[in-house]
Amino acid sequence: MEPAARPKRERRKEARPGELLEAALDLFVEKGFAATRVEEVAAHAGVSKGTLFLYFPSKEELFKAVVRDTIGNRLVEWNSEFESFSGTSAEMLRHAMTAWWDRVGATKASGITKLMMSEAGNFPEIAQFYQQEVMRPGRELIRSILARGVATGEFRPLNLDYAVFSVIAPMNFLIMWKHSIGPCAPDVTIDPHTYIDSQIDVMLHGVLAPSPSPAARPPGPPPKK
Amino acid sequence: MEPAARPKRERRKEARPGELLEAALDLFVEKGFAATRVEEVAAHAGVSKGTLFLYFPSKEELFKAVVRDTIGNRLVEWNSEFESFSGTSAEMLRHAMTAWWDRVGATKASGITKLMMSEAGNFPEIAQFYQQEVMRPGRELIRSILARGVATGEFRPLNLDYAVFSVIAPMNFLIMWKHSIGPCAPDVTIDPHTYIDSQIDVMLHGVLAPSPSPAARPPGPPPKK
Amino acid sequence: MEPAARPKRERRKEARPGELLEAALDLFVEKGFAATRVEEVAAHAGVSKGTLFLYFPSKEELFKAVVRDTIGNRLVEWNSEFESFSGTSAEMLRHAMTAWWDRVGATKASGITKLMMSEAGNFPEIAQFYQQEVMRPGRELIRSILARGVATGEFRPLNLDYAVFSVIAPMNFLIMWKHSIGPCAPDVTIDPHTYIDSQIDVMLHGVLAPSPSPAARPPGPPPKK
Amino acid sequence: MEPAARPKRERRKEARPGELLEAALDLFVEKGFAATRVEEVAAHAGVSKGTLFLYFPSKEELFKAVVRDTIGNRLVEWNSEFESFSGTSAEMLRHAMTAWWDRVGATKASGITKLMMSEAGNFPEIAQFYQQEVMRPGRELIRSILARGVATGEFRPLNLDYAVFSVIAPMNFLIMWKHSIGPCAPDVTIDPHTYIDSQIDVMLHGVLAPSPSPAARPPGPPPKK
DNA sequence: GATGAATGAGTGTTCATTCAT
DNA sequence: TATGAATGAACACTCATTCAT
Repeated sequence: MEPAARPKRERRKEARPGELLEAALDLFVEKGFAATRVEEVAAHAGVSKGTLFLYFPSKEELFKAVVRDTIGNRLVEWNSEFESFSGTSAEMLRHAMTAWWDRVGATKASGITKLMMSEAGNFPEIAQFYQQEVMRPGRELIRSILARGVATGEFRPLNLDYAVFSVIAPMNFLIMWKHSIGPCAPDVTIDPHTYIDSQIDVMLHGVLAPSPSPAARPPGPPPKK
Repeated sequence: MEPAARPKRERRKEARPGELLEAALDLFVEKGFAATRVEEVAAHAGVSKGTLFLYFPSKEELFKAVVRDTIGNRLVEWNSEFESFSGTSAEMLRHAMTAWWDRVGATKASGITKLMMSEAGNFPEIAQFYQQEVMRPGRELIRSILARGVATGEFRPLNLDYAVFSVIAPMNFLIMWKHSIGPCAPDVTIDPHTYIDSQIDVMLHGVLAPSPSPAARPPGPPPKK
Repeated sequence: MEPAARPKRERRKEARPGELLEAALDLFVEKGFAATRVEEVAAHAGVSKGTLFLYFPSKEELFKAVVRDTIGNRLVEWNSEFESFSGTSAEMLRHAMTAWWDRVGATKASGITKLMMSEAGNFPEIAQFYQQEVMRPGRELIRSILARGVATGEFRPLNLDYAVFSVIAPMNFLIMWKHSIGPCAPDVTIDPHTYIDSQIDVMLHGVLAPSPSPAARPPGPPPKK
Repeated sequence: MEPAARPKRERRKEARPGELLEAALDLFVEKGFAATRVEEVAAHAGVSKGTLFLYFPSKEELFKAVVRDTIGNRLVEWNSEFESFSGTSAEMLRHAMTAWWDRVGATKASGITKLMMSEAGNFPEIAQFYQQEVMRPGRELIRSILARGVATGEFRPLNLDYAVFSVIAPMNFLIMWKHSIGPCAPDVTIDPHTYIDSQIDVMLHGVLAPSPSPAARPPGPPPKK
């Protein structure tokens, strides 16, 4: 519960901003920007309120720093990893989703997504930054995988502008589940990897049964015309 | 200055709570619970701050009332509509998604979803209420449609516990897009019906091209050209 | 000591700003802008801290309002009073000084002068406003009286640009005495009217004894040359 | 960035307190006690915040030290200078005023006067100290000059308790002008020596024109033209 | 009922002061 | 001795809530 007790008046200049950012991320994600008190952030980082303002000039700048810091250093060599990928596009898709989950979704960094969903209206400029730095690269990576599959004939022709969301939406939902409603739904448990497997399975093969004969028809009146 | 100024918005007495709830929904969705001031809610409803407290004992109760009121009256005859549905399960799925969008997603009521995503941590009991009143029925409706399809052989066997999210996640994302990040992404436009069509299409048929030979393409570099 | 007790939650919208301005003037004069707490101002006006911010958006605006309000309504018909003055210019001078003392110097309004002396550096724009609204008119009134005296031959020729300060400086000092050091000098008491009489007397007649014979010389070696 | 950066201001150790006092005087005069931050004082003196507290136990003590230090060493041989003065009392007066201006008024030390005017209410004991150490000796010097003039018949009989202020008030005003409102009055320029000359001139000779007839001009409208 | 002036607990931010280095 | 990171009491300002009208 209590953050690890530390000796008073410890000098840890280098470590402080990181600790504060981490604490702020946790609390902003959990309670939202407005409902988080800076004193609480400071306490979680093991420092006093005044110390926070030594490193961040205001609560709002702290928020921006949290976003920038969390997403800033993760999206560098993301695309390059896939340029040299050898394997089917289906495998690329599965790899992209599972790897993203393991590296981002399962970590605290995923809280940023929840944060942006919650606070975009209050921080439009940060939301736009998030768009450009996170969503756009993600969308383009997915799109390039899908385009590769279509080009090789592995995938059927797709409206890529929209098909990308067949990958993005499930991952987004998984994160929102984790950070928002999931903890409040004791009757439903989502295992992330099972979830991802299921989503990929459906995305790849669809839910329709392979129709050897045109006879497969549901009960009830046949479709008109 | 102006003689005999009339109050800006003349209201029927009966309508007050409803207008307050509507205004509160708008503002809570846009700015979050904590960042919304009750005075603003009152102003949007055309009444004074004091009047709001005549109808709702506190800001928190107002929030709860917003959630309860908005979701309360929509889920009554939802399931019954599908019990008498005649048509393929694929059609049911499409109908469920488009109808839900038109009746809920495209309306202000969809803001509740965004609200719950943002505020679940601060209102766990309301989040649980939302779970039970909105998400569980929705999940069960989807599940029943999928189960019907599987039972008739129209759909292949599925892990229904997870397959439901292939429907829920895209709709959830569409709402979050609409209420959060969408307005901050001027370079991307999502047309809801095209989006839904694309999601259904992928969900039904998958992205894999129909394979002329039943052998799955082997791993390895895709064919050149 | 305590401000007159008033019933709680009294509604006195019209009276509040004036009461607050009066309290603020007192405290700003006594302690300076920075050392005065807004809560103290509110308490002296018999209201709570929040009420102050109902009428003034910030402490700084309260300060400006104090200055504007205190000097705004006093300098209107000042000059006109002297245009129709019949009497010697010496009498005008005496009247100007004593009247100003009775109407301004002896009242709380004189605190504004002390305030501006103390805070001019922190509120340059207000200081300039004070210059233009208070000091310049005062200087011009004095100058016009002196000019009249010179024109009629009652006064000898003077460098009016500087002679005005023979009137202004003593009055300024009297105010500073009253508001600053006077209360801390228990061994010196200045009676304002005696003080003004003395200042006028010296200013009119000088301190030199009328020299009937050129013999009046002080002891000691006579001046060289 | 810059290799081997030297501290900006290399200081002799001995000089520290003096530099702090000097910096403090400047800033206290400019902004007032409360609005001056100790860190700023330290920075102006080229040392760190902590160092200031090595020499002065608190901001308040720093203030007192500034006052004591600035006025402490100036009033020693002031009176003695005049005891051996040979010349008219008018010359003594002129000399006292101009010398005081050149030695004190025109220097930073004059800021103390402005400081005391502003802060007397917050530091009554210091104000009393200032009274006793600065104002009283000054008053007594002036008084002794005037008394000498009266005794020799050079000056006419005067109420010395008040006549002293005919010297003090103009000098006080000149200082307040210099440190407060003067910089905010771009349309008025006061040349100190011209100002002092004018004040002395008026003080000695008065403003009344020498009357050809010994009869005082009667009250009533001044002669036309 | 309806209003909006008044309240005061709560929060972001500052800054004199301390103290480990 | 000198530093400047850390502290926390203090203060400006906000806003949900109350209540006299």
